[in-house]
This record gives sequence, structure tokens and C-alpha cells, in this order.
Amino acid sequence: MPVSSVASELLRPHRSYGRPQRRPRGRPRAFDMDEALDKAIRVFRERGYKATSIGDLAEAMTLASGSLYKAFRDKRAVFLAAFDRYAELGAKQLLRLADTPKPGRERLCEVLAFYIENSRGLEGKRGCLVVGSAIELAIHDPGVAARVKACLARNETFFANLIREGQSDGSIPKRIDAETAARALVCLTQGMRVVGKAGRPPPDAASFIETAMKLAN
Amino acid sequence: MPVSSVASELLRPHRSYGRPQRRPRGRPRAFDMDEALDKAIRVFRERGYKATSIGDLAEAMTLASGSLYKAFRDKRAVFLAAFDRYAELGAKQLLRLADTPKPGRERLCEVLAFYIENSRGLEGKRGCLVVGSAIELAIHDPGVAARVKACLARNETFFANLIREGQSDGSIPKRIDAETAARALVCLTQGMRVVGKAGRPPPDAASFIETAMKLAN
DNA sequence: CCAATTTGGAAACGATCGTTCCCTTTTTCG
DNA sequence: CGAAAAAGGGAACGATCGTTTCCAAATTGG
Repeated sequence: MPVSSVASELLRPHRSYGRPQRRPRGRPRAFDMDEALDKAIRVFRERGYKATSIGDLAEAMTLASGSLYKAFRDKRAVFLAAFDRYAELGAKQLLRLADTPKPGRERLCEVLAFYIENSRGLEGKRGCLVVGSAIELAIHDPGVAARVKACLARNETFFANLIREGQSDGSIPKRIDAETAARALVCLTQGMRVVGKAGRPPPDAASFIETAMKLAN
Repeated sequence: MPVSSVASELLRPHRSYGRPQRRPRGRPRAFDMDEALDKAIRVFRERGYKATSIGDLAEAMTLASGSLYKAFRDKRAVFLAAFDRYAELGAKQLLRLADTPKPGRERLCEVLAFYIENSRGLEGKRGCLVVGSAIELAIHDPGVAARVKACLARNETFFANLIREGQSDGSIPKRIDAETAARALVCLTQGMRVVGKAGRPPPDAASFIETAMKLAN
């Protein structure tokens, strides 16, 4: 992953995102953008958008607040860049997890186990940036709303494809409607993030997965 | 509902929550506490905690900011009182909905339809105060965390009881584990609120319920 | 080597926020 | 009727926040 895919409109100048060669004019950036965004992701996940101050961000990213404004237009731009990176990494993780020769049904089980793991304990309490953005910002910020909707739609498509592949290889009954089941699975997994953020003791993974998999029976 | 059940520690003085008789000493309150809390609930649901200013609250509750502090210790106390009322009303609504002579399975369907309705359109975009609190506040505020956990636990018990009643009247198979299915239903319903807040077009109610009911098959 | 350009960083600014203060109004108690 | 008590309301306060400004440092182009 040599070149980040953060939308370049969000970044102040146009540094290091054109062709990789030929350094631009002035003083080079002293920090790694992707690492910095990872720190920002962490802070935004834990505290949300409004409760995260520029000072919090600067401290987490080990940057002076003035320097932050050299790299980003404003706080919202930091958030959107962090969101885009979070969504991209999450999508890649999901696709890699499901990219195996196993039957569709078994891969769906593994994806559910992945969600359970991410909704548990400390990681669960950190929360999901997509869920947090949907709750805190989607109503009043069309840019965030569009991004959240795109993530949910992508997840739904991911589940639907997994189910259809299961139907092809015979591990999932052909009778069920992939789209409807996928919608239910999106609700189930997003709900797991909510419950995990609340810090409720997680259910036993095996029996929870067994129950959830009934949605594909 | 003559007497509100808002925890009296949250309210500044101890007005109108002891015995209903014998007015206390000073000038009587000019506004209705429950009505005011309903307005506060609305604002907190739409904007969340941090993004709601005292000015927003005062305007919505048709109160001067100074008067607000006569009735509540601080902003957090307003929120907690609003949360408690929201949770109480929600629980009552759910219990009333399920208090019919119909078989358990059918009542579970109706509860799911109720959640779909509340996750749709404008009402869906207003969002659920429990979900919002879990995401925005539960990590850093133990008081909120306890309340959110209690709501989730109550919902889980509600679903589990409904399932057990269905198993008694023969409408739900005895084979399934009520606790595990209830946990999945909690995730599913909380997830519906997240998706609804994001403003995604809702699924067809009938087929969604049919799929969700597989959790109790 | 000097001008141009860009970043790093600290200090400063204006706006907003939660809260308090103070004065008036309305009520009860003696 | 006067004192005490509590609420209504607006002005004021201190803190914090997002953002801008300014200067030093680093790099490239000519």
C-alpha cells in the first residue's frame, strides 16, 4: 500500500499524491500521512467527532495544531480523510477474509466471527467509525451521510455476493433471497458494534453464529 | 402518567415529586416537566449530546438558559433525565405492544414491525437515544454506560420472554435457545436504528420480518 | 547563492459554550 | 402584611474550541 487513497481534495496542498517521482518545491513533510490518519482514526473512534478537539488530534498525531492546518483544510477534512482510510482498510480486510476456496456458507460464518471479535472487549469499546458517523453526523453533514450510505451499501453487496456464491456451491439453499438476507445481516452486524460499544458482555461466539446463520437457512 | 419517574437526584430542587399534595414554598414551576423533557429528548435524538448547546435546549424547551439551571444541575442532568424518560416510555410502549392474547410468534412479528416503523423515514433519522448514547457517551460516562446497558439487558429479557411464551403456546419451536435468539434480536433491532439513522432506503417490511423471524425457527 | 515555496510550531484571535449572578416575580409561612 | 423561598430571565464570566497568523526551518529552481 505505497500510495494512500485518501481523496486528494481533502488534503491542503497536493503533496505526494501525483506521480511518486520529482519532489515538489518546499520543505518536505516530516510525518507519514497514513500513520497520522491511523492515529486520527483511533481518536475519532473513541471520542466521536464533536468531542475530539484539534488539540486531541494534534497530540495523537504528534503534530502542532498549526501544522495540522498545513496538511488539512479544517477539522472536518481530517475526519473525512480518516473516515475514507478507515472504510478502505475495512473493505479490504473483509474481501481478504472472504477470498478463500472454502464454501460460501463457511466463509459467511468466518465473517460473522470476525465481526464478533471486533465487537468484543477493548476493540469493541473503541467502536466502529461508520456507526459513529451515522449516529453523530449523517443527518447534518451530507458528505458524511453519502460516505456512510456507501459503506452500508458496500457491506450489503458483500453479504449478498457471499450468499449467492454459497447458493452456487450448494452450501446455502437456493430458496432464500440473497438481497433480503444481506440486509438483515447488515443490521445484525451494525447492531453488534452498538452492543459492543456499550460494553455488554458478548455472547458465546459459536452459538451466536449458529443462530445468526439461520438468516441464511 | 400523573407523576414522572425521572430520578429526582437529577432535578435541582425536590419539586412535585414527593406527595402530590401541599405545594412547596416558593414560586411554582410555570412549565410541565414531562413536556419539557419530551422536547429535550427530541433535540438530543437529532443532534446528540455534544452538538446540543444549552441555547438549543432552552429554545426547544421554551425556557431561558438561566431557568434551565433552576430545574437541572447541569447539561448532563438534563440529558440523563431525558434519557430516563425516553427509556421508560419506550419500555412501556414495548410491553403494551406485546400484551395481547395472540401467540408469541405473532407478537414477536409485531414487535419487529414496530422497530421497522421506528427506523424508517423521518422518525428513523431522528434516531434512538439509547443507540446515540451508547455511541457518543457510554465510554466516558459511567452513568450513561450503566443506563444503556440496563436498556439493552431489558430489551434482551423482553425478547427472551416473548420467545419462551411462544414456546409455551407452541408457536415457536422448543428446540431454540431463548437467550441466544434474544441476543441476536437485540443486535438486529439496534442495527436497524443505525441503518435508519443513516437514511438508507428501508427494506420491504414483510420480507424483512420473514427473514428476521428465522432467528426463532 | 538567492528567491520561491512549503512545512513545523507557537502564539494570538474571535466565537461559542456551559455556567453563574443578579434582579424580578410569584408563591407560602408566620 | 412582611419575610422567606423558589422560579423566570437576561446579562456577564471564564474556559475552550477551531482557526489564523507569523516566523523559523528545510527544500528546490535558476
